[in-house]
Amino acid sequence: MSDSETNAARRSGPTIYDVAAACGVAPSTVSRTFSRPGRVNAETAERIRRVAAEMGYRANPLARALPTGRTSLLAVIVADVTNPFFFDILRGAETAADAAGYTLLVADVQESVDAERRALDRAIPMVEGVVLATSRMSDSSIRVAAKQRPTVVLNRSMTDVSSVAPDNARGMRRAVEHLAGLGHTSITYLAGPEASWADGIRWQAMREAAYELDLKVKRLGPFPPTQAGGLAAAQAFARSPGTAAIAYNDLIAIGAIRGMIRLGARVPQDVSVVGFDNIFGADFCTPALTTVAAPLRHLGSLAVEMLIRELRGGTRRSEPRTAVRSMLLPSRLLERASTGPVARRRRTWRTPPAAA
Amino acid sequence: MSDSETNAARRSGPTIYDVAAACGVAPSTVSRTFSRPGRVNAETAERIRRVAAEMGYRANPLARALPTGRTSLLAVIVADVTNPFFFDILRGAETAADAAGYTLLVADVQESVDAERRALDRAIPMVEGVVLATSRMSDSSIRVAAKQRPTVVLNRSMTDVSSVAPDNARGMRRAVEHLAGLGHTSITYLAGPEASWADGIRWQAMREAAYELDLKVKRLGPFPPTQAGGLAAAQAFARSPGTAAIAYNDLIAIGAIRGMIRLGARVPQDVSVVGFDNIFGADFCTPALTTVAAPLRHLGSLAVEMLIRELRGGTRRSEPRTAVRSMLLPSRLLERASTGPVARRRRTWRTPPAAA
DNA sequence: TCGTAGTTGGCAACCGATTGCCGATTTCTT
DNA sequence: AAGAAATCGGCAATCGGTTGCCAACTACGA
Repeated sequence: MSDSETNAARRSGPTIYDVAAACGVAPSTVSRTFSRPGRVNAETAERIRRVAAEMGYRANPLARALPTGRTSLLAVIVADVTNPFFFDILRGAETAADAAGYTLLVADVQESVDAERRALDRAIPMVEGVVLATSRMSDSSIRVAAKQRPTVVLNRSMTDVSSVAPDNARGMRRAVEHLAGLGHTSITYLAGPEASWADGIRWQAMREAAYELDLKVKRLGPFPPTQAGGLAAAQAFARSPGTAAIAYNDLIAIGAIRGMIRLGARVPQDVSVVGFDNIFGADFCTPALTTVAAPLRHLGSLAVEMLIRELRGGTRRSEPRTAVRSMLLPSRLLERASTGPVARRRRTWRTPPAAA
Repeated sequence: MSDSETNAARRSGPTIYDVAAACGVAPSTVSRTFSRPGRVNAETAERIRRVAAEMGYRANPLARALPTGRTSLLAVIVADVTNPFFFDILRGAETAADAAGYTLLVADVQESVDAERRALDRAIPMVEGVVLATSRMSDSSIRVAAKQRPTVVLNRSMTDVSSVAPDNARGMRRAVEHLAGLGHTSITYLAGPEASWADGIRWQAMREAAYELDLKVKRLGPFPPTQAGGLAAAQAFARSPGTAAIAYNDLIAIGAIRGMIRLGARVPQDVSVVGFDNIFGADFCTPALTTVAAPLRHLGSLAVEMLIRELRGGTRRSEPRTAVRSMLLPSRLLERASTGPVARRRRTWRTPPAAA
């Protein structure tokens, strides 16, 4: 008997037809009561609303979505959910989406372009819009996706797709100035993934800033944007040591510091290290990390808000379609304990393992 | 002109009707070609598949979902996306879901029972199943949800809903034994949220273990499961100091260590601290945290796998419905640098601020 | 009093798949 | 060779809302 437990019984409750019957009106009237208030006589609407509430009626979002396309779902594609960089971004996105009545569909693509495309293919038909957080895909692939659904890219700038990113160039300039002020004359960049747009921007900004301040620059990498990548970076760094390094991100910076310490260097006495993003943990690692802090939470919420604005704009057919907008959010330099004045005399490094 | 840019044009491509017309067959045949292979003649199916591929046909998941209820969506409700505890859980869940062709809908409820219920209400009609990760809701609320959709709770055990949790009791016992072995005779528990099921279990297991080993226990809290909560815990601890503390989780432990150091105590010389979960950062904070490591990734993937098994089981109406299963996954103690032998002489604490 | 405009509710056609049932055709029995 | 069984394609209903169009009714001005 107990089919109260079968999946069939799990199917949802009353429909507009049930409510309509109970009220003696047509289903369309019930529908309009909820989706087009004002179109229905106030008293009728009131009665319908009351009966609906009594019956526990809830509109079936799937049925609504089929003819209208309004699923109230947004996709957020993140490169790596275990990267703390995304935590606050997700939180911001969630908050903004929730406030607007949307739900997030989060896909983790594990730093893989292939998985990213698969996730997009799967998500796109179900969602109203897409946020691509730190996509590894090419600009043209992104454009293809953006043709299918309103899209906002995060942590990247594009001319023909809306975007939100921290002002990497300004942040990098601040970091370089900071190191120059401490007496460093040569800085090494510990690069992130080659496919990363932010990596390109940061490296370029670093060269420009260094040029203006008459500093020498060097580039090592690419390294995976992880602690393990940072460890590898430390070994590469030890092979051609310097007094200061700026890492693509905090994860690499933290890994690099641990690697350097393991190789016998002191931070910041022998080497100063600057990170990027101010992720969770950047304040309690040792030494606490000097880093360029991106407004992560704000980045996430802004991306979703822009997306929703575009969605709403697109509804009214008269308008030409909301213009592409690009926003750069200011980052600031957090000076903590991983940077210091350049040392008089350098420590000798232990011999690192040979290159792979 | 450029309506290639309007939202209308964004609506999806060819339907089974288009494919059917192009092949000279009925739509139902096209449908069956994909959803019930074998039901259609091999040659016909081949032709249809070819034409469909040429036209770029993709089944509309919403249209499929309406009659069948199969949305290929699973909801994961997490207490706080910015809590690193969930990162690896999410990663594990993502991986398992992806492998089974499901997509995750992630809702962050910011440690609020209210938000949790709202998120559930919103998500349930669209998803096939639900994973409740560290729910703050009451058992009875969870049962209500579980009536509507197959549900697996994570980090909690229930008799009538499937669950996956780390073996908190065993882990706690290991931690207590570890401290006892270092000579500590009294241990303080820094408690987490009162609504937390895990908190209750951990505290109870600690008392039992301490009783058997003849140690004294004390309990402080509750504290929010954050670094800030840990800071508060340190102040409370300083008012009635001891030599060892076990925190509800790593976040509290890390915050507590920082707070204790700020108050003039040395860790582990004056106080030993043990955390729970082995979250991101537990290895590179100072001192590196001794902690009970839960198999987070595995927890996440197992929860999703159990859920999917339940979904599949429920499909065949003949079967009675998959039995409720509860799994306890083993945790292990990671001995790092935040615990040490009990000190001969204790440092004096600076006076902490008065209690709030 | 008639005409016109403004309200308001209902009809019915969607949205795009899935699926029970039927009948035509082929294949297998005996 | 006749009947039974298996195969396969099509018809049409269905999931549960949304929405264009129409008709009935009201209200108002001329």
